[in-house]
Amino acid sequence: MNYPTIYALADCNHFYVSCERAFNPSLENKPVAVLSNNDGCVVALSPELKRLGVTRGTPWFKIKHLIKEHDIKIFSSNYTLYADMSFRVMTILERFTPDLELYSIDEAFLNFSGLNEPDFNRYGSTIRSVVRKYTGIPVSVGIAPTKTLAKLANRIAKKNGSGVFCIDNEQVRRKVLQRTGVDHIWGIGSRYAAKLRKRGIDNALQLSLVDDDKIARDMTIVGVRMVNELRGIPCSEESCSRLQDSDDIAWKKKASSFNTSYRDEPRKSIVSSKSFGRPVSKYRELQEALYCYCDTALKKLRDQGSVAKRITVYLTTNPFRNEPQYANYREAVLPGYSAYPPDFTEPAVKMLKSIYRKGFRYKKIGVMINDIILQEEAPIDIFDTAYIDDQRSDIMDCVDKINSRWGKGTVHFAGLGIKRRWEMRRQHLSPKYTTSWKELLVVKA
DNA sequence: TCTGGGGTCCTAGGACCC
DNA sequence: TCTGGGGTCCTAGGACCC
Repeated sequence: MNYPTIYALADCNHFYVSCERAFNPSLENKPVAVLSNNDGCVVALSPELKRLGVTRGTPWFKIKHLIKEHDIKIFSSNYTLYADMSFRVMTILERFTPDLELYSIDEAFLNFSGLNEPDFNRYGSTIRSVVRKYTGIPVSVGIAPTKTLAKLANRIAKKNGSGVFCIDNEQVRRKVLQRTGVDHIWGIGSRYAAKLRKRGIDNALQLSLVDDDKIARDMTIVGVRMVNELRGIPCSEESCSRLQDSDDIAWKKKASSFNTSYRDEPRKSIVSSKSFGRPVSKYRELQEALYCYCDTALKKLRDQGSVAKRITVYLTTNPFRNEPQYANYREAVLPGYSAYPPDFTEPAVKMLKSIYRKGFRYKKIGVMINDIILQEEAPIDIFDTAYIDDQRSDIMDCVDKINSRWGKGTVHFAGLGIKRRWEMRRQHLSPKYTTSWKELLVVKA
């Protein structure tokens, strides 16, 4: 392969469905759907269900009538199971490259640049069969000189049935671009796609021939990077740094004029919110949920070793219902950086009280944590002890340790409540096969 | 007829992803 | 009865400062 950089994108096929199938073989060859939180809409579906004309995002009550007729199997999202299966898949992928970048729960980029491998098609097939053998999950592998092209290659790999596709020369690259409609390019959503089609740009090849200035005007620098990736010029940050040790001047020059950030850095904002399983009107229950979401968000904050200073609270009624609507939010800035729940819940409750209006049926409440920095970067404040130096962080270390040893929620702050009548609906949940002793798969002798 | 210019910080909003 | 949740990045425009 004659490119200075080479990436593979390994993407699990209909991942959530595959996780369910891995423990329940009777689901093979059947139409299967996995639903979003609250069993709201379809987020993952098997090819058999796709063939019935169902698409991702369809509200599930709209396909309910098909269930009996076609024997559709329905599952609520079982994130505990999916996260654990994801971990297993990623651990195996790590064997095939010194440089693995997790991109989402079901896909990862493998950097193959500089790898001494004569046959990438064969290498891709090996990856597929090893992952399948050890986890039961089918993956597709797309290989190309840039991440954006690897995405396109992956799409072809999924379609052509072999599960592997490699863009390894200019002729193939052009052919692929020509056959890819603009709405199937990574980074182009429905808005941009419509705009481009209006201008007579229908496929990726046409787009790759438009000059940078025009692209920049419509799609900002983000679009320019994406189009260059289509041309085979890598524009992601580590691709750029990798190019520095390469000799290819032309690529280096081009790539250095862009830079983007795909990385494993701490989050810059953390959101915790969920729709309620049923409408909630009572202030008391909203407050209980608020405490709970604060708790989740701050746990994430501590897990990444960060502290934060800003919290937003918002609530809203259900816009799909024909009834009085209300939505509002408030934001508070803390006196200092912290990761201690009471520092956040106190202003959060005040804000909730100020935006709460009686008489509405609320659908959703949420918190957002912003202004996040690493603990060690927190400025020293002469009027206030830093979170990291005082008892608050010791308390939280202790709480986090107990909960990770004895299970989530073993110790918690009093506001969380115990009734949880607002909790989400999950009527079709499968067992936590791999993470709970009580729910292990039982094999009959 | 004329109204300084440039830097920085903040926020809202628009686009995208899985 | 019933329409997900959690993220990212970029830009424009206003406020403020010197």
